[in-house]
This record gives sequence, C-alpha cells and structure tokens, in this order.
Amino acid sequence: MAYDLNKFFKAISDPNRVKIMELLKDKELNVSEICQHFDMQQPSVSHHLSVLKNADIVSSAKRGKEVYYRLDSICITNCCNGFQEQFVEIEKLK
Amino acid sequence: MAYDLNKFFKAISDPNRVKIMELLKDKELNVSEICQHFDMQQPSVSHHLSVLKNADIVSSAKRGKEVYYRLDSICITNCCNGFQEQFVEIEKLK
DNA sequence: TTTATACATAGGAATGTATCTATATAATAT
DNA sequence: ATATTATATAGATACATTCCTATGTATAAA
Repeated sequence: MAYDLNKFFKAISDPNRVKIMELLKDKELNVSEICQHFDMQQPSVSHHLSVLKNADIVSSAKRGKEVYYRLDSICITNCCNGFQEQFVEIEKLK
Repeated sequence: MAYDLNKFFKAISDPNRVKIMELLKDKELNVSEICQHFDMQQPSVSHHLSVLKNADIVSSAKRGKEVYYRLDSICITNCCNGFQEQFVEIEKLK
C-alpha cells in the first residue's frame, strides 16, 4: 500500500512532535530521556512517539528495559520532495 | 513576525485542502468553480480557503462578484525545503 | 519470586476542527 | 430601489486530538 502523505503531515503538524524530531536529529534517545525535555507526562510522550512511528518518521528498538527511538531522515526527504513535486514545476526546483 | 511552519503543515494535512491546491495548480479558480469539484457546501469550501490563505498557501483577488484564488508555489517550496533543512544534513539533500 | 523500572495502552475530560444551515455583505442586473 | 448572485461569517453539532490518571506488560534487580 502507498505511503500516506497526509499521515506524514498530520504527524509533523504538532509542535511537540517536531520538538521530539529535533531531539532525535543526530542521536538516538530512549523514552525517559525524551521525557526530560517536556512538561508532559510520559504517556503523552509515548502517544506522540507512536504517531511519529506510525508515519515512519521514527523507528524504535528495544534494548533491555529501554526503547530507543531514532529519526528516519529519508522519510522526511521523500515526503517533502514528493509533496513539492506535486505542486511545483520540476524546473522551478533548481 | 516569522512565518509559522506549523500553520503551514496543519493547513496541508487535510485531504480536501490538498485537493483544492491541486485544482489551483496551474490556473486561478473562483469559489463557485472550486465548489463544483466537491460534495461539501460552499461555506465549508470557504472555510478551507481561509485556512490556506491564512497560511499564505493561496492568495485571492476579487473581480466583480467573484473571488479568484491562486496557489502560491513559492510558499510550498520554502516550507518544504526549510523543514527538510531543519532535520536533514545539507549534503544529504544532493 | 517478589519488587522496581521503563514503557505502552485504556479511558475520560477539555479543546480543536470540519461540516452543516442560516444569514450577512457586496456586486450586479432588472 | 429591488432582486439576484457570489462569497463570507455565525452558530450549532459531530468528530478528532491532546492531555491527563490509572493500569497493564516486559525486563531486570534484589
């Protein structure tokens, strides 16, 4: 089944989720580490992580008790480029 | 004041609004013409247009009784590129 | 094998969003 | 002036989303 661009944009149109993505920009973090950067409770962070994961923006790996999340930057590139190409003439995209 | 990327992504994370953008891809249309492509009532279309306009994704011009809308593709390019650059190393963006 | 820790899931309250109908406003035609 | 047409706005309702607390599950430690 095709990737749902709408799901991607819904996922990134929340400031807390974008902040999570920024935290994961160049390092993996587990849920507790992510929580330390927010006032939200842990289940709320887990919810945002599940939205991001469901859109393939992050992936996760369990190691011991912790679950580590990482950013999938290829997905961001593909979605942003794909969306642009839907609306902007290719030659305008330098 | 700085442009609100979150407002842009909220605006484009609705399939009806994306469809409006597609309709406006290479021609201006007035509200009635846009309405013909939807099952929604005219006030709902007006609402979606106002969300798009508020995010600077479309602009409008009144001519006689009609209001014509057009796509602002520069905004799309800037937002998509800006967002990517926030998360993806520049050199990875070919 | 009980206890503690890390995380996810369930359920509910508050808030936001999409859509409708009804109505207001603005431009044009009669 | 009045009626008609195009669009926007207001208000109501249904639905979606965010956040919370409470609880379940899996792993590790005691």
